[in-house]
Amino acid sequence: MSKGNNISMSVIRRLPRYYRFLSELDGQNVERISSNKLAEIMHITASQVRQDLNCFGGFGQQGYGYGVKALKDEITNILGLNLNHPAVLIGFGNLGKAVASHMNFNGLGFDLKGIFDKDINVIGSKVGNIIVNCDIDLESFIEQNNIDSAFLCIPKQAVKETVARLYNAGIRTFWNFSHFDITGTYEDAIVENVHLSDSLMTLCYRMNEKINK
Amino acid sequence: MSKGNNISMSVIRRLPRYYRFLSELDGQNVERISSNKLAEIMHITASQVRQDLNCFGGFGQQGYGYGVKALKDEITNILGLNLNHPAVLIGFGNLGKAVASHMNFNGLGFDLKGIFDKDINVIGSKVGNIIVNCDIDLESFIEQNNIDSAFLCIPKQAVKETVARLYNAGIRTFWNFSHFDITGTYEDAIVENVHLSDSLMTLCYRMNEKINK
DNA sequence: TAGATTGTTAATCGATTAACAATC
DNA sequence: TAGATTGTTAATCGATTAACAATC
Repeated sequence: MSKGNNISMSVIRRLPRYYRFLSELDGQNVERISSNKLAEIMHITASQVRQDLNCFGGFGQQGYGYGVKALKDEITNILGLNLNHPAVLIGFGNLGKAVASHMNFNGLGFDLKGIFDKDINVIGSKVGNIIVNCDIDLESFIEQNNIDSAFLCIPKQAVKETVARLYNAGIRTFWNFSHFDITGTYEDAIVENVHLSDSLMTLCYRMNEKINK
Repeated sequence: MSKGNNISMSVIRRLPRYYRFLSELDGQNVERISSNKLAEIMHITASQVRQDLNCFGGFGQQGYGYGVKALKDEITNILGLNLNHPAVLIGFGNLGKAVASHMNFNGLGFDLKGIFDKDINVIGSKVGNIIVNCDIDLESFIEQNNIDSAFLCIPKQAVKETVARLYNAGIRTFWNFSHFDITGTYEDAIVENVHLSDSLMTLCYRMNEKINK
């Protein structure tokens, strides 16, 4: 990470996309790629590719381009995907279950260590080798397992209190599926929101916009 | 929708957030709000609030502010939330199940009419009053029910073929949870992507960035 | 060497913020 | 009327694109 300071959010949010396309290319045993070709398959400009990558270092070589595998590895490091932060997931409803079983957390920078719920009917269920624990044991589990991040899949009404508990237990990183505005309450928390209904409303707007033309 | 042409994506993506906060205020029986106050609770600038709203019309009144309920209704119309586009969901795995049962589609512009899967073990399952159908009947169902949008919760490998079928059946609106790049193949499709792993990778980056300071 | 392609600076474009006259 | 607050124009800021000299 030779440069890597004060990178804008616009750039950061493009990194996973570079990572995906480079993984794809690497899987196809493509060895080198120019900013022009990469830009073409990603439907962006070559300028943007070079600008983005140069935020972190000069990974290319004039006259040659970029080594696919090397560049992919650089981005893996920049994102920190092999650090595997110990995490808990809170809320084992439909959404929590889907997130727990659907995501490949290792390889995405996290390690799901525990799942918690307060519903006695789901406590004891298993996802892989993780057992759903009772909500009450949350704090002790966090301490014992050095948990540093939490994935929130609980209903909106429950979020405020749960976030308070997690924050007091030392957690500052939240992957938040609810509409509770965590950054409004805890300024030093790192929050990534997944607002599914916002996404759907945007889709609705765009559909109507198209019709009205 | 008095003005409403060529609105930038930045503005569009903020609309659901206005909608949420206004719904909240309306639920608390707040009758009027100034751009200043609204900006404060949303953690944005008053200028932005006024600029954004004025893309669509002059909903406020000098010296008074905005009527909460009226403004909320305007945004409902701008987004088209009460049009209820008939939609199908494809893929009833963990993610599809969560999306089908977790989302309140009516009120978000859509009406989930059918769920499809090719796994004989889940065909026949129910979510509310919707039965999971066999994949084979997809085209006839789309025609009979005037389906105009599809929610894709299928594994990456299955997406290309499924999108082709849906596109041929006339569907141009996709809510896409996979990493298949639909706009790469179908230029006239409206696509809203939900890339959960991109979101998680971004969270990972931000965590490491914080640590490295 | 000549051709290709980067890294980087400069130019452009768009989005956000500030300011203020219009007006309720 | 006076105070408040909008709608809108102008200024600023940031992000994207274009251009090109450096260099492999």
